[in-house]
Amino acid sequence: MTNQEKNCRARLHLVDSHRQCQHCQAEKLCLSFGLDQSIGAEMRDLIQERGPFQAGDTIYRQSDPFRSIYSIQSGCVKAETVTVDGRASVVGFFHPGDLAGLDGIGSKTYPTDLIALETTWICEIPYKELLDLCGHSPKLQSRFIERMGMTIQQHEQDWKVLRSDPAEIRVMRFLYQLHERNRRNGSTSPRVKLPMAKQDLASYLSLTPESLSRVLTRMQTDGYILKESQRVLVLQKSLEDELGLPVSRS
Amino acid sequence: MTNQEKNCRARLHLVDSHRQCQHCQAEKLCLSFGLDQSIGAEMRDLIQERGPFQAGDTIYRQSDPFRSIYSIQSGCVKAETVTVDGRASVVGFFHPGDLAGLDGIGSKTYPTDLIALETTWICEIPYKELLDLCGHSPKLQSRFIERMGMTIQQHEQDWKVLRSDPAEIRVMRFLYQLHERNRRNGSTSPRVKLPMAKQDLASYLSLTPESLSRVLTRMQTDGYILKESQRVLVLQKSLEDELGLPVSRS
DNA sequence: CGACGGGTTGACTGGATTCAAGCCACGTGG
DNA sequence: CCACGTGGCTTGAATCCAGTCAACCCGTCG
Repeated sequence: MTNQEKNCRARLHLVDSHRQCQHCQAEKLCLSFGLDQSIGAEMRDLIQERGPFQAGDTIYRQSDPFRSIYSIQSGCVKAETVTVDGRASVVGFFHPGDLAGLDGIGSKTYPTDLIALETTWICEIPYKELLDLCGHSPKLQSRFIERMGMTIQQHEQDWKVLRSDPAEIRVMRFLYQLHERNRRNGSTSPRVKLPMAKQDLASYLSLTPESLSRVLTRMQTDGYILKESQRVLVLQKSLEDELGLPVSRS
Repeated sequence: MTNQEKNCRARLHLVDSHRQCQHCQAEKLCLSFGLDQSIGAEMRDLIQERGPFQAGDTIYRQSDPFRSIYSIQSGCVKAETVTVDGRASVVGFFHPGDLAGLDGIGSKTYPTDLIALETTWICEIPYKELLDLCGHSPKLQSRFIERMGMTIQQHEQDWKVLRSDPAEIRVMRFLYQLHERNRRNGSTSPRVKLPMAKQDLASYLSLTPESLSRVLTRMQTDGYILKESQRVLVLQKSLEDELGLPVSRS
């Protein structure tokens, strides 16, 4: 199996961890950013830089034993689970600076697959050792726990939104968040590049690919966006107004 | 305002924290269960037992400053947020042994209201002090972080389910989980008591009250349940088969 | 008593799914 | 080079599930 081989290669590809994070677009979001000298050094020893993963490569699999959490340096990954009836269902996307694998804490195994969507570098952080270090660094401890708390809150938010809002609003909100992330990273372009396939996005938004497609064309005819290419959209209007008030199309 | 007064009374009602948790139905689920002597004692000093809250009493409000997390001793509470357009939306229910308020970690304020659904006793655990203690007890630290990880995983699961499944399956799954919780607590009865109002449950399942009502009557005519009273359902068939495979009504 | 809020029921509507066909870019092999 | 197949995506028509709006029931409380 070509795919399996590729995954194997990806898994075995380890990079010297002392390369000083030169692939990292997310240094300031790193758990170890700005720690005391000694703890910071221990942290850097702990972390395993891994990559590059290519689109489709598996970082870990559902029911693999849980050992590490992963910090995204560059690229983009998706987390998905396989439901009883065999359909895959995307439960999250992770961008540079995000921590993936937190949902494995408290279980013996990961509850999702983690799969790269494009060329991706990540930091593997062994969980047990991280906990040890947290015990010796209140700063690291509180930072880590806060990240988990923010994740919980984020889930709650997303959930609340996803529930009652119509398809178009869900898509708009997703694009808006992606665009906001770009802005925070210094971009000024109205272009939004979708790192994931449309079907992944549809699954994430709990839409069928057909519905997503229809929504995007409708948004184009309504002048909200312009489909520049398969993976790139250009925002034509600020979406904030639409999203601030829920569905009021006054 | 009658309601406000009631809330005030509830807020101010403090109980001596050394009463040895005699209201607690959840000792074994407690963060401090089975800790070393000294840490356990510090933990007990830290915890503020509070109650009784009555149905409708507020434990904390959205945008109150975040200071503590709350462990449910007995009773049941809901967490809800108010959306921009003023509708309330229930994002979770908490039962004895559950930790509420975790979504406030990482923010300055709570993102939800926490409201009692019936007579409820809780333990207030100041967050800063808990972190301190975690720094001195690896056991407590890992236990706390594991609870957060389980919360994240739970959210992911619920979310995945809630998204694509039809109303009837969502309701079945909810009843099943409630019943499972009862079984784990030693109950053998097929009766399931709903601690929350139907509209809260509907909101949580992202249904309208009308749809929930229809689903429940349909489930009764199909022989799955029997509506014994407003708040009590009797399970007639095991729901596992229906939930294992998704919608196959063979 | 009458007002009220929670809950149920009914008829209708609409948005998203389903099923089916078609399009387009891509790679493969003749 | 072109025919062909494939996978991701789009488009169209029919269906269905849940939402909406309205009426009604019922227990509670002033």
